[in-house]
Amino acid sequence: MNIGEVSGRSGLPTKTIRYYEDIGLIHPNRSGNGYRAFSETDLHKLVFLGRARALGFSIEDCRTLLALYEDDSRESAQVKAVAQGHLAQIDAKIAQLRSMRETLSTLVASCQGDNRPDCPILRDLAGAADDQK
Amino acid sequence: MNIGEVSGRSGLPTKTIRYYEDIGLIHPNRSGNGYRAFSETDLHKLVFLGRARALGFSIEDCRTLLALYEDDSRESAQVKAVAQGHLAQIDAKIAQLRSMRETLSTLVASCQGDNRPDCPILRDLAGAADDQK
DNA sequence: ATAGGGCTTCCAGTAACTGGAAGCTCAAGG
DNA sequence: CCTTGAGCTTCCAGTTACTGGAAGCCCTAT
Repeated sequence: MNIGEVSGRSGLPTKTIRYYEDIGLIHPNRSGNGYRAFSETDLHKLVFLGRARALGFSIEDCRTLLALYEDDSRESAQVKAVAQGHLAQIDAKIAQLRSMRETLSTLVASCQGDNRPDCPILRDLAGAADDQK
Repeated sequence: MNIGEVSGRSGLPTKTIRYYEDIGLIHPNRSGNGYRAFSETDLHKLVFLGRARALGFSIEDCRTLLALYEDDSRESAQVKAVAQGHLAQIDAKIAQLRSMRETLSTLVASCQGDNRPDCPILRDLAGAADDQK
């Protein structure tokens, strides 16, 4: 399989696939003409990577997960630990965004949004202390 | 004021302050010795930037907001539009994270996390199709 | 022979800093 | 007066995970 076909089947851009090879996530063979020659196994790994990335795992997490995937003597606890760590980070991120969202939506609601210069949003940014008026 | 004092008063690292000057967000004067000489106005701008960044606005949004802040003839509608745009992005991000969180927490819950190799998380990553068994 | 599309590599840029190196300035102590 | 150390300066590189673009080879069809 050439890179174009693998790209179509995995849903990953060719650029990304080459990048994954660069950083050592996959190791496709080469044909005589210098083209990458992907095996079904390579394709499966790319699909795996695509799914893991879609769930927000970092590349380094993906590297770990892929190694575990290929290690028949892995313990599922190792996989679970990685996933739980990532889940905790997602929760932290969500909490942070919710906090921002709350402040921001309050500010947006308090702004008239008309042609006058007075704006509670700017007032808040200029100094949280100046709450009122 | 030297950069150290401004850093302390604004809560921003000196590195960040220099970076903000590099990209043209602030324009502090220079003393005879080559040190940056910050005015109270510079400090206020930095506090403004720190708050805006804390709310997740991009640097480019910050640039826009700062310009509006300094423009006495601004219309609050302009500010509100920027804030609403950002709010929409935050909502999109939260939705994405929640979706990831849901999938991931289901997977984590289904994994025994023991010393055996069998793992539903890896099974899912390897191909969403292989749901059961 | 030539045109095109796919493949190759390599370089640069993205967002917003952060760390580190080399070197100048300033205030205090001996 | 000299030294020491903190604080300041600039510049370069690295971070994350790609993405775009340039220059050029390969293969197939006309």
